[in-house]
Amino acid sequence: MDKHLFANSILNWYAKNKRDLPWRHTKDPYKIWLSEIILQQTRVKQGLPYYQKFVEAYPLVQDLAGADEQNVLRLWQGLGYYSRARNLHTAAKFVHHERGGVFPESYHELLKMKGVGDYTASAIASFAYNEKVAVVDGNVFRVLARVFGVHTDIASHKGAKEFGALAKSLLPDEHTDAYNQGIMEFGALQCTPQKPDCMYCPLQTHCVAYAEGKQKELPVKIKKIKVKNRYFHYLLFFYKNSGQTFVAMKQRGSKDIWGGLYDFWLEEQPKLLSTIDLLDVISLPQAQLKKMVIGEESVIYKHVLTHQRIQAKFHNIEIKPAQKDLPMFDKLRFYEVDEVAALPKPVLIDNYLNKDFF
DNA sequence: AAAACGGGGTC
DNA sequence: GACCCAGTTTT
Repeated sequence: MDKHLFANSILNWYAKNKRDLPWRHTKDPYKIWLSEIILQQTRVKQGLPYYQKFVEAYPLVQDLAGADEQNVLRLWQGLGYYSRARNLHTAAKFVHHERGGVFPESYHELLKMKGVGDYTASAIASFAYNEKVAVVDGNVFRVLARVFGVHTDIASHKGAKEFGALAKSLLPDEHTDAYNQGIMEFGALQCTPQKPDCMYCPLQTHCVAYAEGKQKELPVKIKKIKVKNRYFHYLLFFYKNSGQTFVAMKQRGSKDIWGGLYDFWLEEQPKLLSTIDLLDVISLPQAQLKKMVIGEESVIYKHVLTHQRIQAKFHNIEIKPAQKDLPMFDKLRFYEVDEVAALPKPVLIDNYLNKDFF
């Protein structure tokens, strides 16, 4: 299929069908970067409110650079892949402190920002600076695989190289920014993963997948996700003092899920345990435990992630105010209820707090 | 080259 | 339940 015909079809389709999205009304590389990071592995509908919140809270890259990580993560809460938020903050500080607030202005410079990979660098370079680079995201993989009948696994390095080269070869000489936006939008709205709208597709007569009835087979994506079952037992140590309630929480490390977010005392076990069995298995100072009031266990919370199926039980354990300084609480801090609300927390934790605890 | 990393929408 | 989303980083 002719290169110019393909690009013109995309451009014409895009002019007629594009959605009105806020980041399409700006050339500010900072805002475009914000939108791109938010939209990684995230649907527009889910990311849109977060984009609004971030632009409002941090209108300039300097504002984001000067923010506390905790506030950045709190604003990101619920979006998932929290390393994106931490990297976003790191990159903002990089731009502010190492580059004097001057945003990177080319594909290669953009690539130096934490959290900015090949796709995102291309997208910002194209949309903000009109650099002649091709974007290859999940939509582009799909559109190219179908229209040109490419069966290479898109999850492989070979696939990345092949599709990257194909995308580059198709790039028009003019309006590459609109073209890049267009091919992604085309994938998102017309050439959808399931039930693509081939009946009214401008590329129908040129599409290999349509001709061969292989829309469902393409793109080829060989992936083996093995889902891990995990069993979380959360202990919510709390005390009351002069009408206020304080809860013990800790910040999670960056090795596991929910890096940087706050949760409670966590006992992970190979299976779900009753309260009795749990207290038997874990190494809590029995003498201290006897002075505490172990509440009833919660219902089982099921939390499904892409690679994990978590089942969680929560136990409220009321302690005396004086016990908060016990060595066993070294790794935790007691937060007043209003402070807890301001902490970034996994959705699972937030759900529990809102439904069962308060 | 493969694994890890969230949460929500759709069929 | 399976798929997948404007992917990147770590192992």
